[in-house]
Amino acid sequence: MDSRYILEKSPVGARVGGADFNCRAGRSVLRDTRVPTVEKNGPTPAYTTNGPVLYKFVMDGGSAAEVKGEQTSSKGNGLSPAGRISHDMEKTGLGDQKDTGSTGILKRASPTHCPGINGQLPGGFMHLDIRNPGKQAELANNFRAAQGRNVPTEGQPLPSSHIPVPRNRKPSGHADKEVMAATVLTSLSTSPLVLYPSSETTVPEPANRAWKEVLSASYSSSTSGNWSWDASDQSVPSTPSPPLSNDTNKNFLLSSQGDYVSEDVTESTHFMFEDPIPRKRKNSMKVMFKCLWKNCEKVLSTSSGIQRHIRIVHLGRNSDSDYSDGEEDFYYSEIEVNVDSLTEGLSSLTPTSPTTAGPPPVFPPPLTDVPHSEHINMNSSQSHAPTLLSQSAPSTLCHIRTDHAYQATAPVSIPVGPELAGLGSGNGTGPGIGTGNGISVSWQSPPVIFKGVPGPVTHVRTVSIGEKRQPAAGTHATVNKNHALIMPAPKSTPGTRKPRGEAKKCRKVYGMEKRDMWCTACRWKKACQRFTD
DNA sequence: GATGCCGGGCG
DNA sequence: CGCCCGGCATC
Repeated sequence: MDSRYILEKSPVGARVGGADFNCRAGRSVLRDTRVPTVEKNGPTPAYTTNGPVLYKFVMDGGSAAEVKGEQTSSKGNGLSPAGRISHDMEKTGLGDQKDTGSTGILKRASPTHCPGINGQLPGGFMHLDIRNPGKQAELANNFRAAQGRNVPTEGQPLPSSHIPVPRNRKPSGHADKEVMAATVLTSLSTSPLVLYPSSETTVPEPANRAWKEVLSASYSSSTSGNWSWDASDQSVPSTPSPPLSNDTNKNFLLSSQGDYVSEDVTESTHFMFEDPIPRKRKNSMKVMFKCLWKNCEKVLSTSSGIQRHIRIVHLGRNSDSDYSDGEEDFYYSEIEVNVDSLTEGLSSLTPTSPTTAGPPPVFPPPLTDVPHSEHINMNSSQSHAPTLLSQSAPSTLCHIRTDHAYQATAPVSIPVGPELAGLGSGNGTGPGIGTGNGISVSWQSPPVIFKGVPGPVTHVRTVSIGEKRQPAAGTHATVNKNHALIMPAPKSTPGTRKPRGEAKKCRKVYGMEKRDMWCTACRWKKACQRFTD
């Protein structure tokens, strides 16, 4: 237990690319935890997730002790074991850390800060250092100081969870403030920005902004593409969380911090092993943020963006102010779009459609966007405004459709008409292939193929009596193919071999000697194209 | 067996 | 897709 203690979330696998990890963790946290939050009373962290939090206590020797803390179990200080540890750390280990400039480690055990090797590499904090090399300790201190009032020394925020809070918003206990705090924290938690707020006191505004930008930039670059929205979305509780009581507020910071830790852990489990995206949305769930402001349907991919939008456009706040009171949170919701599902859904339509009339109906739905939105998976459990999906989504759909133009044709053309009207006979497309209702009609769109085919499958052959070899060759093939697709029909070929034509063929005419004079078909032992019957 | 073609394989 | 050929049905 000497000098070096590092808080590490063991589950995370600790090595996970910092930024990435964080982002995710943060996001899900907010979303998922929000609800649970309510359950917890006061002291408990506003946002907590269930599940054990596993901390790995890494010591100099490299030996590590794991401390398991149930976030739920977190008591007054809300940090239980972690808290203690951090405390110790501060006492003993802090100095060490400072030297390396990695004090940050103590802040939220978030992997982000986790140095490559059990936090022993100062490099792990690079971003922190870069921005505010010497400040970290200071920040931490500030933070502590700020909280001191509410937090028992012992309860000092986990070093890991130190999330500086801007002065201007002291834990006054206003609901909105809290919300804001939550938002900020979450957003911050995901990124190195964590330090930022506290630094605010010392750092001139401009500088701050610059930081942010830099950070964001670095972030995006360092993390997977998802990051942009992932990170931010966390901060976007679609539904404003119920204001915490003042009492709770007291611990808000702490608790939230604790939460974050736990959250991180939780998340970490998901993201361990560098899984870039949470499993459930493994395939491409895209989170978008939609402005709920009346008549405003702005949809942005990042929470920060939407917040800014709301702040500036709707709230008329100064865009310069980095901090909002969190009010924006109430005006936008997070919507999750499953790109894959969209795609798949559409694509799936095509295949099925031929046989089933089902799919087409889906499209007809009158209201342009509405239907599309339905496809979208509003993941946010919160029953937010059933906001229409952003236009983007619909567009996507459209796009997809176009891609599958060949299939899409039918649906598109099949305006609501038939269905709604309940008109049976295929409209126009094909000589109703016996399809009873409009639905099927739509699918006939590829009628061309069906056209002569309607009747007996086998008949193809039959018809061919007078079969013109030549055309047949071309048409023939196509027809058959289509048949195959559409009808499992009995193979006409076997029984229905085309009778031998009366006319003499190339072979007979030219004889084997002049084979080169044969038509190609004959040469290839195909139906003679020259002397058709 | 000669013919006519289909189905398939190959490059 | 062009070229061939195996193989089958028909004559």
